[in-house]
Amino acid sequence: MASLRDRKRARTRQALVEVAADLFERQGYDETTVAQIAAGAEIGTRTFFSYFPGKEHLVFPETDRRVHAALEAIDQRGPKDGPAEVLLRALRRVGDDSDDLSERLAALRLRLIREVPAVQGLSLRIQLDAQRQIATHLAAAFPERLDEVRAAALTGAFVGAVTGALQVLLEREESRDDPAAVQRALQEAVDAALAPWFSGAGSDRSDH
Amino acid sequence: MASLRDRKRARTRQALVEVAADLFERQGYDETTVAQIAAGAEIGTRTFFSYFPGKEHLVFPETDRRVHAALEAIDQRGPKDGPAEVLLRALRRVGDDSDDLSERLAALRLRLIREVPAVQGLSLRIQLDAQRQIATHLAAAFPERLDEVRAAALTGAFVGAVTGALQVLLEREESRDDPAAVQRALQEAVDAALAPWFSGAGSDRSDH
DNA sequence: TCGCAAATCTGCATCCATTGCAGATTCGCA
DNA sequence: TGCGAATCTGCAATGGATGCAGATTTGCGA
Repeated sequence: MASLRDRKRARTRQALVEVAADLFERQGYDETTVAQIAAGAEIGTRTFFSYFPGKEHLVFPETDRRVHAALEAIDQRGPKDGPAEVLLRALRRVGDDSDDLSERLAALRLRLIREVPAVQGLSLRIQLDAQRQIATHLAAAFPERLDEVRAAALTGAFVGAVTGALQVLLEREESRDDPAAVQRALQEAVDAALAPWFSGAGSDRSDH
Repeated sequence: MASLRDRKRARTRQALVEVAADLFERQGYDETTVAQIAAGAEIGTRTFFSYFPGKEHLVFPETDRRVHAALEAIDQRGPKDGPAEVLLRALRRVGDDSDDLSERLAALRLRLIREVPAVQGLSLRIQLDAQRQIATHLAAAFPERLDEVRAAALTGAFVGAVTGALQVLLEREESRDDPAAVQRALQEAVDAALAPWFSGAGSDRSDH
């Protein structure tokens, strides 16, 4: 399957992401031009746009993988799990998934989402799309208990809780140092917000 | 307070929004240039950017008003209301609010949010910002029961439920004709999603 | 191995949004 | 009436994005 052509393309794509990350860190997002990034990966400026639809997309390579992980988590539900339990487990999967580069990009990504409007916008659009996919999958997994709209509402509520809490947590400078603390506080706040669902005591803590 | 200068500025701003709406409807968003819009409102292209930070913003004039309505709703809570009840009432306020132009722009806005990435991105950014403001206000209203993070998680959950349901509802063509039906379905789905909170039967139906 | 067709890559020209700058214009108020 | 501040504008430049047409490269069957 992986022809020379495909491998080369993948390599170039990867190079683009890495070069961009370097430049964004060193010079800042707005100060880095697409031409520079393309040059760094040794391709023409015009060619860049056949790899990514736009500059912002460099910050979110491989979004699909995370969504797939969530969808799979839904499929692997236990016979006693309800939609809420399944959904929660699926969302945990999204938080995990750390690559070599992802790891390095994670911090940069968070900063750019905060500082660059275009990046934040894309981030939210990707999230909304993922949300819809998960909702659809969830509805399919519980045909008797959820229609598409209710599944979307439920998914939106859970994702919204996480996002909302995260937004506040990540704007605190203290949290910049201690990811573990953020993780803890997040878990706590989300648990509290979703408590009415899981009245039967808090569940496991295997997040992120 | 309203000096001639201010009034003139407001009038021009309004004109820009109206002209833009016309052009967006007639020619489409991408096919309409800022220069055209500016010309239509009889100002120089350069001047446009002193009224709006960018083209997309024309689709969301007066966002503040809606948020203020929500914040006020929080302040007017009854002594027996908990955070969830207050939040729900506040969110209803956001759905209301229909101006002369807003009414006309509403349909266009929904379409552009679906079709133009930049507009969708801005829409989500505005929503997230509103969400944070509401969360902060909510936390302040219930100092004993909510810290900022939990308030954000709770707000995110509620807003997320509405947004999620709406996303699915609005992509159905049938709904294009019958707003009342959408309203009903939305209410139902959100009620279902948030049921664990309001276990004591569904409340009133005065939305939108 | 050879050679063609498809997939890619590029440079070029162009459009358009956005911004800094500097010189008018206009308005608010003493 | 007259000055200082707020506005408005044109001009030029930057940079992202796209259509186009002519190379280049790769995959694969003859």
